Amino acid sequence: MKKVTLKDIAAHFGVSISTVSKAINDSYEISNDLKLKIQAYAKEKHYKPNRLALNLLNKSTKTIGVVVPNILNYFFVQVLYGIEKVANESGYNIISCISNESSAKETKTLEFFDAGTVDGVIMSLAEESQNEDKHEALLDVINNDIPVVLFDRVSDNVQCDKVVVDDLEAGYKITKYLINIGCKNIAVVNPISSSSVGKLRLLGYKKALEEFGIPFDPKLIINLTIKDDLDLLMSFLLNYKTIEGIIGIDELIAVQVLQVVKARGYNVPNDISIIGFTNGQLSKYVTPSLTMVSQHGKYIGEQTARLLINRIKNPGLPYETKTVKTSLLVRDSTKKVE
Amino acid sequence: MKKVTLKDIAAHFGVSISTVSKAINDSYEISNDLKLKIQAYAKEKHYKPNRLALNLLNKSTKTIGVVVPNILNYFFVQVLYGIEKVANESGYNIISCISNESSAKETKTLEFFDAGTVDGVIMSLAEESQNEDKHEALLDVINNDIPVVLFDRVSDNVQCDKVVVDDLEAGYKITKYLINIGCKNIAVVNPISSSSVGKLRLLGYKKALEEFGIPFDPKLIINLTIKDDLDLLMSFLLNYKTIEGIIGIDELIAVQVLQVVKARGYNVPNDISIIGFTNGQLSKYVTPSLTMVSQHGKYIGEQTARLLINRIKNPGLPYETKTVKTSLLVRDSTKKVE
DNA sequence: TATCCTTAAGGGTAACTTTTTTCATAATTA
DNA sequence: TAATTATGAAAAAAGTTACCCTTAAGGATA
Repeated sequence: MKKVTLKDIAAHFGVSISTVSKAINDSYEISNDLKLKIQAYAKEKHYKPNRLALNLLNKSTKTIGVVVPNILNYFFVQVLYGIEKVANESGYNIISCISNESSAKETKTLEFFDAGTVDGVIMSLAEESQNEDKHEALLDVINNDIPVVLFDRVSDNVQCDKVVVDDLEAGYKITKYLINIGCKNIAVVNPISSSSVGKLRLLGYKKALEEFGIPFDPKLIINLTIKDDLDLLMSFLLNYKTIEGIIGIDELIAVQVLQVVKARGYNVPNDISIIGFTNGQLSKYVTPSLTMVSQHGKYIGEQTARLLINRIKNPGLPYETKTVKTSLLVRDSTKKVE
Repeated sequence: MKKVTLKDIAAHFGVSISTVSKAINDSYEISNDLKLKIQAYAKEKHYKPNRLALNLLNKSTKTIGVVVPNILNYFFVQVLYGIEKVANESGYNIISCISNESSAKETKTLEFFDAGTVDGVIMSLAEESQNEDKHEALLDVINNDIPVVLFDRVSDNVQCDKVVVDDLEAGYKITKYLINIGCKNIAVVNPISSSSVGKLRLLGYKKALEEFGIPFDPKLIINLTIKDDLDLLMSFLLNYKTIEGIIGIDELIAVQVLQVVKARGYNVPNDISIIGFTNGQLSKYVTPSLTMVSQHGKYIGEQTARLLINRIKNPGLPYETKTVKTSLLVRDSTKKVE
């Protein structure tokens, strides 16, 4: 059975379309008698106003488009949760798309959003496109007066609202923490070295070293891609020097580093302390449980959604950048303070 | 700058809207001269046809709506991947929504989809709504000639295409496996006891017991909700009898059971063997790594999407139910065969 | 009584944007 | 002159709502 429209109902009763519309919307202009008949029929036929037509008419879709680079990353899942919560509270639906770290996919999605399908866009840049730092599709969207809020992976070359994590501060904080529990040589394993996030965390690491007068040694930094063999790179690292602390720049890599280190006979945390980023499920259940930096993903999502909805309602305000602080979740992969 | 429309361009050149439309679509009816001018202007102003208008015109959105109960479950993430892949290959976008196991949220989403926003729906039922087994909103969708494919958590009371996992077979298979490696008392920990999936897996378990002449003991079955204290329930279980094998009905519960069992001083797999469902990241990185049932989530997603797209193109075919077999991934949480 | 006003109950049309089909005008050709 | 071609305008269609219009009846006023 095809979807029933106002037209169909109008034909059935031999009245005009506008009469049916008014009857269904309970207008005082229609007699009670006719109203009840039409409403009953509409209910029976499961009439539902066509959203496309309404959106076109109202020039508003009550929908927010979201682009995240990677759904296997717990942080982004948390952010998504926060966005959904706030969006739903405000009567917005969300369309979520995964860019899968691909610039091309991202562009495709943005073009879809730019064609009138959403009232606003929330996005975290794919590593690839953050690397290239060309954001034509994104700028098009902003240019067409569709509000955009970037979170986490942002670009200075895009003028819009932003919600960022204080990644430099976090990198600084955990490096200091490792130094304070007695780590001399601290390595960094970075699978997102070309994203702003990865860079800032490393910068914080360097800042802490400097503060303690420890020289920076590039050989302690492992930048890797999916293709690289972590086990091999780690073996080089562990043979190079005695390492007392390792920072994993995201959750999965921290867990994998833990695996490799354990497999090579080191004791965690007695020989080597490990700290990772993102407080997800993985780090909680591995043995020993990992000390992690929590970025409060859900809170970030909420803030992002609030910022966007506020901008949809009040265009013209100056752009804002909110910085969300991180917290350190100390568990069993770091030595206790001496 | 507001989005530019055909009307705006027409006004700028003092020609009609249809002329602009034809010029942009490179029609032979428009002189080369004018065509080039209009095309250049359209490009400059980043003209993009309004999708809402097109969708309304064509009565097709090239969009698929997806509803999953829980995005923290790796299985659903995998399925989503598979759906996205096939959908994109066929030129479809997807809108994914999380029902969060809530019947109300599910209904809200379905009503959104039922209002002309999508060409088809893919869904796995929320535990709550599978429990109540009332599917008004879903039936409305089907009744309005919008094709639906259910996967994993399905209902016999809804007539549509389906893709299911052979959960009974899987429950049977792993129970037999545990019996064969010497487990006498096998417990089941089930956090989704009211979903079809949870029930079928338990049924498979019972079938295996029966085959080996082992009496079914209800005290070995723990059905729990989020509110329940796993640690407490496990302590009752472990004090009740000597348990040699435990089946965790999903990945997270299997990992949590492992934690509790280890914390209580048991050796896995020497004292107790553990098998879980869903091959995600968690089970891979815990110690010992867990033996799991893989449901081939990505493949299920691909099949589901193919089925839906096929139905969109060919309505009227008889409904189909595809069953996907599982595989057992043996790792370190189960004793080796004696 | 004639005129005006009000009210009830609907009808009609514009608007949102796009494409397609049909129609009109001018210029060109036979 | 008649027929053809090129070029573009006009209208219809998709589904909905908001706004204005129409008709008839009844009451009020002078």
